[in-house]
Amino acid sequence: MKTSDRILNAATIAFGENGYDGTSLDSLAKELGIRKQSILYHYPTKEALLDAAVSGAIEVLATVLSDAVRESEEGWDRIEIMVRKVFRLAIQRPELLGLLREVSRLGPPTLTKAIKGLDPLIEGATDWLESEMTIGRIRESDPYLLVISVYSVIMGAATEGNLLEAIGIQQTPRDVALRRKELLRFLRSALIPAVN
Amino acid sequence: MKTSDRILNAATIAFGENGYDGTSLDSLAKELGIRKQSILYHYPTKEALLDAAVSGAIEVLATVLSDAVRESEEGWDRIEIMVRKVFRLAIQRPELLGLLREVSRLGPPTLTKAIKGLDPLIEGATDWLESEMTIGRIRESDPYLLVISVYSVIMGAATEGNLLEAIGIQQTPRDVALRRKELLRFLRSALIPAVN
DNA sequence: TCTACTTTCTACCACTTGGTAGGCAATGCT
DNA sequence: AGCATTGCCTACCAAGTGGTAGAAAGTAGA
Repeated sequence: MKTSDRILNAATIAFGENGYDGTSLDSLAKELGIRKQSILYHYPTKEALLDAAVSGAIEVLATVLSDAVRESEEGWDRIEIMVRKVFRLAIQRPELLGLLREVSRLGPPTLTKAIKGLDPLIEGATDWLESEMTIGRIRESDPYLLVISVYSVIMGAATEGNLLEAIGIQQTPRDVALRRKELLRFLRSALIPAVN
Repeated sequence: MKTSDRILNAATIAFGENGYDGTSLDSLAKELGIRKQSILYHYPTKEALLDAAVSGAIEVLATVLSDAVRESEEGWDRIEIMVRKVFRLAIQRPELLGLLREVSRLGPPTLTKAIKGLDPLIEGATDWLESEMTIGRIRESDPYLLVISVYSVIMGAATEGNLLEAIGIQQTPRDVALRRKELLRFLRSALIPAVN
């Protein structure tokens, strides 16, 4: 793999798990078996490296979500597939969602740029929810706020691995599947209108 | 106010907003108009200061929640009062929830200690949910996982202030109230069995 | 007033931080 | 071959890190 890509991967993991301030270029370099100056050759500053990592994470997330949209039917089915795919992402590459959470804590200017990449996703989701609501397949409510709520639940469920572990909740694939199922039930009863 | 308390307050805010690694004892001291060595007199290490801040935050949260339990009726009413109180806390002292989130990212050993303080709350909530489920006031599901889900939603809604601001969602009291209302509706339809 | 204690300070230290300057080998183009 | 470019390196630096040692200043009781 190209050195610049190896750096980007390691940085994404490190930033996502230890935070931006908790990650030093030296430790990153040591992990990669290179010198810090080689990192600074490919990415002129630490912040540039962060920006690149964030862009990459958003791109992956966007791909996963648009895949979900393409492969899914309308209505609840689509939400279910999305949740499954995001969970799979959270298991296979937890650092990506961790990084996005870190960015939201860091605030501007990184967050501002990140939002620019995320905005189309949010807008798409909002529009879709709105249309589903008018059809009546999804319970009426403010779609904007709904997106945020659903985002919080998924993000929380997907990134609170440390917390769950500390509480004593197992993290085997089977347990994760159970949590996902529970989350889906939770979302489903919140979103689907009662059948009268 | 006693100096040690002033330090603790400032530290809680700083750790919650900028993270543990993003906060230096020097900057903290400067903010307080004292020298770093005065901080280290009251709290022998930076980690000791973090522990104290976390204990404090958990204590406040525990008080708020147990107040909610005392003031509330059973059933949905209790959940609603809890959410309202946690939201008020999130508005008045956002650093507290921010700090708890930071702790869950830092992992052991701080997280382990934090959980010890949080555990009774979780257990109490789980037991209560279980009994409500058997009565039929709350939809049947795994109470443990449900607590985690609800925790994620509230935590997300309460701490994603930066994110919402960046997206362009207003943060006036009225808007926050709207979000809270939406969240309650979300929770309500997820938790309350359909009236047949 | 003397003494003991608490609190805050100055001075310092070893170490780490992100970043600069410039060398040196490999690569590919003319 | 000559030459520019790419990629990684050593050497270095100013600023900042958490923490130690110990002096100075206040405070309270005898």
